[in-house]
Amino acid sequence: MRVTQKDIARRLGVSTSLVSRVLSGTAESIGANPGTIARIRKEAEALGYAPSAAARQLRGRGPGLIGVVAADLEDPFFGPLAAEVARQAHAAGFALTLVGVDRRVPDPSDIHALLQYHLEGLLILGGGPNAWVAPFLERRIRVVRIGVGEGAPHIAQVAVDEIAGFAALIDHLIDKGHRDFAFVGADVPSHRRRRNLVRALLRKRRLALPASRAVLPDSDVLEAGARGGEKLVRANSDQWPTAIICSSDAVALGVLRSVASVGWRVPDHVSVTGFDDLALARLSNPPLTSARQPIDNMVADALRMVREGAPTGVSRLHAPILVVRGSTDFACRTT
Amino acid sequence: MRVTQKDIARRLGVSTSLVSRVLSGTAESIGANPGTIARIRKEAEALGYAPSAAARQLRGRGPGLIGVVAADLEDPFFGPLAAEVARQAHAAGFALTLVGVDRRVPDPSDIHALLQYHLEGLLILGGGPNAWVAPFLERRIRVVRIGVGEGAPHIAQVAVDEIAGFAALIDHLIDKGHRDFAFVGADVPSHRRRRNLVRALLRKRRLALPASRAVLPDSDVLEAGARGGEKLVRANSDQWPTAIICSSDAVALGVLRSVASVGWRVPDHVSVTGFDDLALARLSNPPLTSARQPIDNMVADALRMVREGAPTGVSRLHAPILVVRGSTDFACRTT
DNA sequence: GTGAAAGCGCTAACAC
DNA sequence: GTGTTAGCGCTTTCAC
Repeated sequence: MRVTQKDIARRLGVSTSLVSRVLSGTAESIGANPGTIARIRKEAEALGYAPSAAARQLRGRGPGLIGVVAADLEDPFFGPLAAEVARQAHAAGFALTLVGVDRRVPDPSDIHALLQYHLEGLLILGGGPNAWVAPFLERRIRVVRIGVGEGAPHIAQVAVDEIAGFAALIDHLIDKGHRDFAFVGADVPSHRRRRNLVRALLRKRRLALPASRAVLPDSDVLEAGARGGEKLVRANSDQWPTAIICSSDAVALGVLRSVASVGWRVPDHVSVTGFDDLALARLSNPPLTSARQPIDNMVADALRMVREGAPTGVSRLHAPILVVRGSTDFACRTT
Repeated sequence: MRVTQKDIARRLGVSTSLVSRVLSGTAESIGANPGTIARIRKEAEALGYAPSAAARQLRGRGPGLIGVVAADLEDPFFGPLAAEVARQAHAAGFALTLVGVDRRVPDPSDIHALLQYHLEGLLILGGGPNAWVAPFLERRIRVVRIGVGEGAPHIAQVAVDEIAGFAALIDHLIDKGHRDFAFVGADVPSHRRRRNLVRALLRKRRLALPASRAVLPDSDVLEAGARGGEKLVRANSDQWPTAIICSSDAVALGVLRSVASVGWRVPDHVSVTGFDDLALARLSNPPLTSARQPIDNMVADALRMVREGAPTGVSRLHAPILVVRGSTDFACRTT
């Protein structure tokens, strides 16, 4: 059996209320007998007492609970992100309840499961539609998303500034002399949006991204990259692009592979860029030029929003950091 | 405010016990009025009722809660593992409480946080020492570890059969004609153990793994690989190994990189093998030969052990699957 | 300084 | 068939 305050009270011949006050720290301010306080503390320790989160919750003073909905834990980006969330949430005294929903919208049973908990907040890792959060908003649970998502009027968002990131990557490539660009992404909303964004940024620089050079071959990030290279080759047998912008590092890793398998060399024949700057980006062959998401700041921001409330419907954007590595280390002659 | 059974009862002029019975499904078997049951159901639905997990917990019928302690969520192996745990746990009606402990032993505050919950079981992802689980065992909470760990007399373990896996990899390499082996791992207990295991397996085949050819350059899996190549080169300027066995895919990815950076080509100059078969292994340059951990079966096994109890102190071993890819696709002439 | 008692939301005897 | 009641572990008035 669990050790309860009652056990301690009985063994010491005091009341449970006194035990409660001591164990929750309100005893000394009330002016309880220091000796008694010490005895209770000691007994609690000896018995291995741990308060019941459920009882506290019920009474209204529970440990803060944050629900975490991870859209795609298989994506290598989310491991480190989840790690950072766990680290910071724990440091801030929050407990985490995890719901993994693999590349799908949470279903009623996921939602129902989460609603049973007295959540302080809901943290959504990753993009995707967000109509399903309505029940949480109705209950005035704060919902914060880390990651960019299309139109989310009622939730707070923390995201990387994608425009700045892709602009930096594009300008870096243009500096290197590139004019013929291609894009590879996964067939998911967020990557689709990134494609449009890259296209717009290129257009602003008077460069085109024709449809034949923007491919989204698969809904799996790794698979998409793996198939992206050949797909580009097939669609561009006449003139090859000299730079491939990928929607994420995970995609880019696959592109490096598939580009190699069709005989192109990186960066000599074609430059490749990622986005996110995973730990792995440093270790690919060749190492990947990317835009680093400042994960720690983003998570800190998100947790603060959960704690303190936050303006909904706007994104707090964090500037990414351009990291130049071998995959773009080639000066393309300007045509 | 939260909607409670009391609210429903009041609005319908019935008692809370009836509401409770209906909502927990025990009403019809008792023979309650079908009309009343329907009315209660409808009202609950309309009000958006969700039971309070805390209250249920307290009463003893709460949703099963499993604590998850993830040793190193940054390691690319644990993302997919955590995803699978989330998926299966949810399907089995368990909720998950996540504690991420980055490459360290859970400290008293982690433990205390977990003890507050009425855990049904504790799932440890990854290796490392396990003395800290004592408080959970005392409370008769079932502890199951997924991953191999040294001497864990009181907990149940589900692990991949490392001996079979490395034996398969070694035999594959020997088939290819290799006789000069090296090993790269991270400076952590589990990789140290794998090194010893590989050495023993080689010895059994009358081959040696000298100290100069077994390096553990860093405690970070990715970093270890990244530094492994040059370290091997420096220590083996006289005669190079023809095959590098890595303790995990994450290490191997780094080794591929570092081996390339010192001018060796894979697999022409040297073959490289991983372990785990991450999704990424398929996408490295060249694709990695590895031993796949049957994650889904392992997780299923672990959850069953949490549910039903399990023999402690023994490991349930799952046979890995040898996956041969380009990183060993080279017939080494037999010297 | 300390204790008795009520109540958080829910379930399960036990009445009627 | 349905209601009353007690109690899970805890906090918090209120009383002494």
